[in-house]
Amino acid sequence: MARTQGSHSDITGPRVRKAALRLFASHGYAAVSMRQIAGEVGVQAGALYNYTPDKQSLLFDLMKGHMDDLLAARETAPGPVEPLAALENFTRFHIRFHHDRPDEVFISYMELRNLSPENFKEIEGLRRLYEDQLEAILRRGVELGAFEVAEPKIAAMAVIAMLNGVNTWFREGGRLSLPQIEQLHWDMVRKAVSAPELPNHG
Amino acid sequence: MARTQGSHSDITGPRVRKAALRLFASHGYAAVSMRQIAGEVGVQAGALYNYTPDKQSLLFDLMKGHMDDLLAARETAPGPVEPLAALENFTRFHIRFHHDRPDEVFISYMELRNLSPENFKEIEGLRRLYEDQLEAILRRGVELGAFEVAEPKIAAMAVIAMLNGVNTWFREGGRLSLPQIEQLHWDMVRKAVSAPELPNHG
DNA sequence: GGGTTATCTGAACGCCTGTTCAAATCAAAG
DNA sequence: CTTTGATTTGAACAGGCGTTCAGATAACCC
Repeated sequence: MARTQGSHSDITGPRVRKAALRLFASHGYAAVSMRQIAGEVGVQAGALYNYTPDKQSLLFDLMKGHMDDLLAARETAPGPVEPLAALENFTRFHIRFHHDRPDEVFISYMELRNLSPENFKEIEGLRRLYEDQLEAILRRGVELGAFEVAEPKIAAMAVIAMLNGVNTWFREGGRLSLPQIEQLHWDMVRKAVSAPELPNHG
Repeated sequence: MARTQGSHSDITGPRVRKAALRLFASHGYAAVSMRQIAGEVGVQAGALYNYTPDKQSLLFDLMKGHMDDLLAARETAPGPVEPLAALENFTRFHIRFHHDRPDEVFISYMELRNLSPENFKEIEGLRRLYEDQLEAILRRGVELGAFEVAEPKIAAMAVIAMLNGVNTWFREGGRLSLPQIEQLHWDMVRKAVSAPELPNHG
C-alpha cells in the first residue's frame, strides 16, 4: 500500500496544519509527536514531510498565519478616527477576533519559547505592530483630551492583557454571553483610560 | 564512585526543585528531561528519585508550593477593610508578589495542562481561593457604594489578567521602575471599577 | 490504456525518554 | 574502628523521538 484513495496535497496540507494546531494547543508543542499529528490526519509520519520541512516550521507557520490574519483583519476594516470610538472598536474587535480562534491564540502566546530565535523575532515584530495600533489610539486620545493616560505604552499593554484574559476563562453557554462580556470589558477599558471622577464621598 | 563528598538530602532536595523550576520555566515541562535536571544539580538521573516519586510530582510540588506561598502571604498580612484601600492593597500586593517569583508564576500558568486531572483540580481550587478574595473586595465595594461594577466576578478576572500582564513584559532596568508600574496600574484599576465621569465634552 | 508524477508507506537511523535497582560509597553513630 | 543507613552511581529496560528515503501506489494527462 502507499497512496490511498482520494489523497491530495490540497486536502492533506490543511488537514496537517489543522491537526497540528489542535494538538499543539491542547498538549503543547514539545509534548506532541509528529506520529501523533500523522495519526490524526490518518497518514504515516513520513508523509508529513511533504507539507513541512520540519516540526519547527509547522509551529512557526501556524503562528505566522495567525498574526498575519490578525493584522489583515485590522487593515481591511479600519476603525473610526475619533479616539473613544476607535478604542471601542479596537476593544470589541480584539475580544471577538481572539474568541473565534482560541487554539491559534493559545499557541501564539504559549509556544513562543519553542520558536527558534529568528522565528521568535519575526512573531514578536508582528505582535508589536498590533500593540502599537492600540498605543497610537491612546496617544492620540491623550493629545485630543479624550483620555487621561500617563503612559500610553503601559496602558496599551495593560488593556491587551485584560482583554486576553477573556480567552482563558470564557466558555460559551455560561451565565453571560460573549456580547455581554464584550460590553463589560469595554466599560472597564473606557473608564480605565478616562479622567477619574472627582471624589465626593457620596 | 557513588556518594560524593558533602552530599545531603537537605542540600540536594532544594537544589533539585530549584533546577527543575528554572528549567521548566525556560524550556517548558515537556521539553525538559530528568537527565537535564540531574545535570544541573550535578548528579545522575537516578538520584532524583530520592526526592520525587516522578517528574509529574516535581511539577505539581512547585505549583502547589507557589499557590500555598501566595495564599499564606495574603493571610499573614490581611488588608484594610475599607474597599478602596483593600483594592489598592490587593493590586500592589499582586504586582509585587508575582514580580518577585517570575519562574513560579510562569509555570503555574503555562504548565497547567501538564498536570494530571486531580492535580489540576487542586491547583485550580487554590487559584480560585485567591481570585475570590478580589471578587469579595469588589462585591463589598459595590454594596458600600465605593465601586460601580456590574459583574464583580468578571471584573475580578479582568483585573487579575491585567496585573498578570506585568510579569510578561516588565524587566528591571527599563525606563520605568516597578513602583511606577505599580502606581500606573493602580490608577487604571481604581478608575476601571469607579463610577465613570459624566461626559462634559470639555 | 499507458506513461508520468505527485503522494504515501514502511522500515530504518541514531538518539533520547522516564523509571528501576543492585551495587558502591560515604557520613555519622556506637 | 566498625557498623549502620542514607545517598548516589551506572547500567539497563522498553519504548518513543524527528527525520530520511527507496519503493509502492494512485491520480492525472495525453
